[in-house]
Amino acid sequence: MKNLKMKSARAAKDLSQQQLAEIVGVSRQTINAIEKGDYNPTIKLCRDICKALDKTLDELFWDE
Amino acid sequence: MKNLKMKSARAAKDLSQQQLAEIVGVSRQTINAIEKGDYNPTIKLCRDICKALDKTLDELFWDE
DNA sequence: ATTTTTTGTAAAATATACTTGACATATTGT
DNA sequence: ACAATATGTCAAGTATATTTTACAAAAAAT
Repeated sequence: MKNLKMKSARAAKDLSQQQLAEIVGVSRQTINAIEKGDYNPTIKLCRDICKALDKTLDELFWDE
Repeated sequence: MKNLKMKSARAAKDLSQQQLAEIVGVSRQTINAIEKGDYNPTIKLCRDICKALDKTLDELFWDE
């Protein structure tokens, strides 16, 4: 399932997938795949993304 | 850094590393390594551990 | 309309999460 | 003291996260 919370948090910061990728130090495709949802990233990357977007793990990666 | 929050949440449920490993479907060594801290598990595994221990991602895997 | 940027997607290579098996030490129970 | 269970750790293998290169389509900007 798509990660729309992440997509919207990124939009709120006015960052492209490319820019976010550079900030957290991964490739653009990795960011794209995570937002697309068919992916299982590591917790470290999730944490880095959260920090870049000023969100917590629960806000971006917890459903329920 | 050791994940003491996870270790104590597991203790609160009176589960051994072995038992938790079986519940979430990974090896005992993986659980041990995560608690030891020198490890970077996937978000899916973190979520499964949280659910098994009735905690959220922020409670077990977010520092700061 | 046409550049420019952003996003979606794919295949092959590399890095690393996770497994299996095994052994040692610590802890708990009797 | 002894037996059983729990934890710590290592090395070699397998599965998969992530990279790189590349191309096409969508959206935004001029």
